[in-house]
Amino acid sequence: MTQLQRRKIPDAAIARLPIYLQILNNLAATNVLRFSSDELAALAGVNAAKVRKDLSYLGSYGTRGVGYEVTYLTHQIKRELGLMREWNVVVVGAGNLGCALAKFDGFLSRGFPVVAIVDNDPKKIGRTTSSLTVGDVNDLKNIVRDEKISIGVITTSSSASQAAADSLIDAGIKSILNFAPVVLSTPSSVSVRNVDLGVELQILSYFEQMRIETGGKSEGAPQLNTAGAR
Amino acid sequence: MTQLQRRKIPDAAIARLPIYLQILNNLAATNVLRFSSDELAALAGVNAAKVRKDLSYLGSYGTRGVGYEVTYLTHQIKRELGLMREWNVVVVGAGNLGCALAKFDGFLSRGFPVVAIVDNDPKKIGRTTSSLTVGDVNDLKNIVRDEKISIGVITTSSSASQAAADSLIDAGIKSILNFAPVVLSTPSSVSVRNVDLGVELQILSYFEQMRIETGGKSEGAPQLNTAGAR
DNA sequence: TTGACTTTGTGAATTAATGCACTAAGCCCT
DNA sequence: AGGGCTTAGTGCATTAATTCACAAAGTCAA
Repeated sequence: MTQLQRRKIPDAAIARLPIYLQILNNLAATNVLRFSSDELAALAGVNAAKVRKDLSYLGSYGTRGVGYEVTYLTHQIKRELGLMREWNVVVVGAGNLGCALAKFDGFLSRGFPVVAIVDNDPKKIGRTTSSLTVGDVNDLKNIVRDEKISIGVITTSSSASQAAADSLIDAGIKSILNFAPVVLSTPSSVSVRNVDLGVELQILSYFEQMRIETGGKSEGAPQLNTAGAR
Repeated sequence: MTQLQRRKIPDAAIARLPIYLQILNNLAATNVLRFSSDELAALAGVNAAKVRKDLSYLGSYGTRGVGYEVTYLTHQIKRELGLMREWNVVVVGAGNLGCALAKFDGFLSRGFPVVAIVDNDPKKIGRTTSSLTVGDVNDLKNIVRDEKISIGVITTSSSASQAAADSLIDAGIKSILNFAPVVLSTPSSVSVRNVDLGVELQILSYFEQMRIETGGKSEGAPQLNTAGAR
């Protein structure tokens, strides 16, 4: 069977598409209809050629001499990123961070409703937080099936994070967002994104230190993250 | 005056040093004294040559035929990243996320005590959350000076985030960790790291979508973030 | 219709990051 | 002392990402 060949988009470009998308949303909100690569580049803080190249991976959706249409390009980016539908999310770990994320608007508003939250602590199971009742991590398999969950968010302690990942994978989850400062061991078929707040602060610390050592003459830290490399 | 020339370490390597550091802490906790680049590479999920190259930017701190010493290398990485001291943090935005971060162990335990939290909402100012009283964002200048704050964390709404950044910069802050899904406009002397949870989920969504379109035959998402490029 | 102007899309050059493969150094055993 | 073994450090080839710079393709006004 001849599978429709999906364009191979570089990791670095994929990591920027959500940024562009977010800017396009803002433009739409202010009734802007069209924009040029120069304008988007300025708003995103990147080079205009990079914007054009990134967008060209999606197809040839601009008009020479004119620019790009906000609504049309928004649609194309969403299609490419798989954002034409919602993806249900389960939060594993009902601590401070987990509960805050379960309530967090930013998830739902971008199409990632948190439909379940689980923990392994009997004292937490059964509690209610923002219209969700904390479930048992051992029921994850059923919860994932019943709630049609695609993405797992790990907000457990470091020590529990690998077990949480194993449970998610066992339940069939293929996409994990991990907040625990641990390198998870997972099959290569599973996508893991790590958000380690300590790491981010330590990177800032490096540049802060650098400024002190060089008497403030050094540049600031780079601002954007790429999708990186495993 | 001849400034001591600080080694120029590639961004990608800097972003990995905190990961190595975290693994070294785990090794120390389990009484491991020494390790080889192969072992660290396996734990960090990267190539061994990359580990050696990354560590070589710090200096020549390994012993051929033997490996690296956990405590000594830990010290060197901390020195390089500016982690021989604590850096005080202020959280701007006392919403769900802001309050959760103010309580979050991970910050203090890695040497970034949250010593103040501020908001612009009179209804929130004066409230107490985890031994901190919410201050007024307009007092930021005094707070930053009095509390010797080096890093600002922005957890406001998108619409308030640029104003929050401006206040921080005006108060002399040079390092910002931004959780709002906005590209902040800042002088190049200021370091900004963005943590956009929506972006992370959207990247996962891309690979999830890809798996569906290719019938599950595609690889997972890359796991590590580089320091990226502005 | 034509010509000036704008802006995309992309080959090609450049720069950055990665990973291989080998040399240099040290340990340990006999 | 010497030979075998291990592992760091690094030059070099490769791959990925970025940026330049220009041709192609459109708009618009006269």
